[in-house]
Amino acid sequence: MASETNPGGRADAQRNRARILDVARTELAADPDVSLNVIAKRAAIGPGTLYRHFPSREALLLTVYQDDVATLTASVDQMLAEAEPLDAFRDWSRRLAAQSRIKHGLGEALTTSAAAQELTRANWGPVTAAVSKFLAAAAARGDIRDGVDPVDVIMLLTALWRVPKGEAGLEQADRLLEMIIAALRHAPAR
Amino acid sequence: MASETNPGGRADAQRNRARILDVARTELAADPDVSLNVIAKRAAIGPGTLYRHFPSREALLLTVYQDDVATLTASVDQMLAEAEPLDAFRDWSRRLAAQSRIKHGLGEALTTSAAAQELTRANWGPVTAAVSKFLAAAAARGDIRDGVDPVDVIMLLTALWRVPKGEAGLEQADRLLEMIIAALRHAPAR
DNA sequence: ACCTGAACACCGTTCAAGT
DNA sequence: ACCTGAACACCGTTCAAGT
Repeated sequence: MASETNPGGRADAQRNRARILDVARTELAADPDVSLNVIAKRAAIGPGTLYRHFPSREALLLTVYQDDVATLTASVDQMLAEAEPLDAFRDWSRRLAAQSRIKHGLGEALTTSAAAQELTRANWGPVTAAVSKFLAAAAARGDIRDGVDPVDVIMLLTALWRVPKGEAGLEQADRLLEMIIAALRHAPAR
Repeated sequence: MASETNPGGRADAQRNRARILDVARTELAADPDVSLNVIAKRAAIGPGTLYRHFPSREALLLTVYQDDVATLTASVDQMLAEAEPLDAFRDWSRRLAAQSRIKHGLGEALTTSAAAQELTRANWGPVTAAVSKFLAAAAARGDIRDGVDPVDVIMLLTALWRVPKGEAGLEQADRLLEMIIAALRHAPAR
């Protein structure tokens, strides 16, 4: 009953895991394509150790990303308390996009990975829950229609961080967001 | 004034280029992640030759894909002649999605690549033109609003081929398509 | 002018050997 | 129980040498 997070871990293992995540975070920010071997080297551990903790690149990416996702999803209630549902949703979506745009490789990992689909699901869980809250709040006020699938919304939102970099890209992202909201407002005709 | 496509090419160079594309097409269909070296080997040429013709993986992917894109974009007018604009658009979008879902790696190349952004533009050109035709035809009948940016629509359409495989994925893709069309119908409120 | 293919630095991944 | 780090097969890419 000594440490913090997971009960199973022992001694230096926990320290290593923490260091890997720490190094990976900064290293991935600098270059989304850093090799795992380089991360291991910078973390001053053997490659085998990295693989013991994270069996695949995606596993590592998702774990690194999870903290950021957690921070973002934790802010939902407060955002809903401080602004109208749709405005809060706009704000939140832009932040999600900004985050995913940077970690870039992550956006791919989340949708692409066939094998990591389960891991992905675990990671999408909180995001789905967050989107659900916005949708419910907006629907309760009659701002949007009922019965929108939050996963559908997330799928559409992924377009926001595939936009080209720069000013024009951000403008396009805003247009896309408004189009998505329009789709939330109006039920499909067919 | 002997051969067909590009005037610059000479002798075996053209044959090699054709063979690379041929092999790449089938090989990529079998495994989207085949290495360039393997493609070169299967095509019975040295890796250097492949690099001479296609300086990057993306360049090769885009060229391979271009034929399929061309076939699809060429069908637009006929489709518009045979069905109502929005139905034609639905049909066409599903085909585009099906194609991109298979070549998978391509969808990424089209959006992700920082360096190949220009190549990408050249490849998106026909697609953008195709979407423009559908939008114009639908707007002319009052089925959708005016002034929709076709590139925006393409961005949203990319969600269609990031859907999970299988029956459920196809259903979601259809839902997404209808949501996108709803966004074409109704102008954003804000 | 184009092609070949050996070679380079590096990748992900494994696994015996250590502690 | 966990870590190390050499080793393997392979990757993308280059470039001297050939024709």
